[in-house]
Amino acid sequence: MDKIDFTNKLSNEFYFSPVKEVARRLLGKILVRIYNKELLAGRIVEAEAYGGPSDEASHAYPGKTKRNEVMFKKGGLLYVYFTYGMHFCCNAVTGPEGKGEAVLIRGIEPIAGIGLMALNRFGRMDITSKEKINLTSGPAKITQAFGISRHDNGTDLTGDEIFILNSPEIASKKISVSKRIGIKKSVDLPWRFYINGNSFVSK
DNA sequence: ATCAAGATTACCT
DNA sequence: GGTAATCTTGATA
Repeated sequence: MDKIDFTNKLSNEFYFSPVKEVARRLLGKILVRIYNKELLAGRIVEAEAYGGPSDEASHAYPGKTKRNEVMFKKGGLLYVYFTYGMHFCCNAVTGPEGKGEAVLIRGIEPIAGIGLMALNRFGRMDITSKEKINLTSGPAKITQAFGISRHDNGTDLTGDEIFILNSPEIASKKISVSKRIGIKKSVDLPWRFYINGNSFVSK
């Protein structure tokens, strides 16, 4: 494991590329959260691009609403949504204000604060290796492990509470592209990106 | 006011 | 493989 450079936060500029490009480039980057003054961190290994109102599968499809308004703000904000009556999922908003694009973070490999993540997920800090894989291998698992909920919707990712650290780009031969998961419209678009063979890619 | 669907997960056979 | 859990949202009236 490479040493983490906490001074190397992604700047606002990073989030202003086209949403698919940001989704691909987020692979390997480090999501960090300061939670009750404790450090939680993990490497992003799976992400999906969601477009603006022209993408039928996107929350932005109906246009700007109270639920999705953060998607329509400037890139570099955190969009958190509630779904299925019990789960939260988190996204990085991309593009200029009004575009409505975001990247759903679907898989993370834990780096720091694993005990606290386990406490958030399973209510105890001691876990088996099998349970460790289950900590953050899915979008709603990530928010539970990181303690992210509706209160974090709209958080600035260039701030000091929840942010993403830069990391060397992942070689394209180590990245796979596929259809997005769990959607019923525009199902064939290849807008999901993940690191080949990583255990924390969602199943 | 009412209703159907949902960018999921855990647990069952 | 299948499905219950659980509640907010956006659409329609």
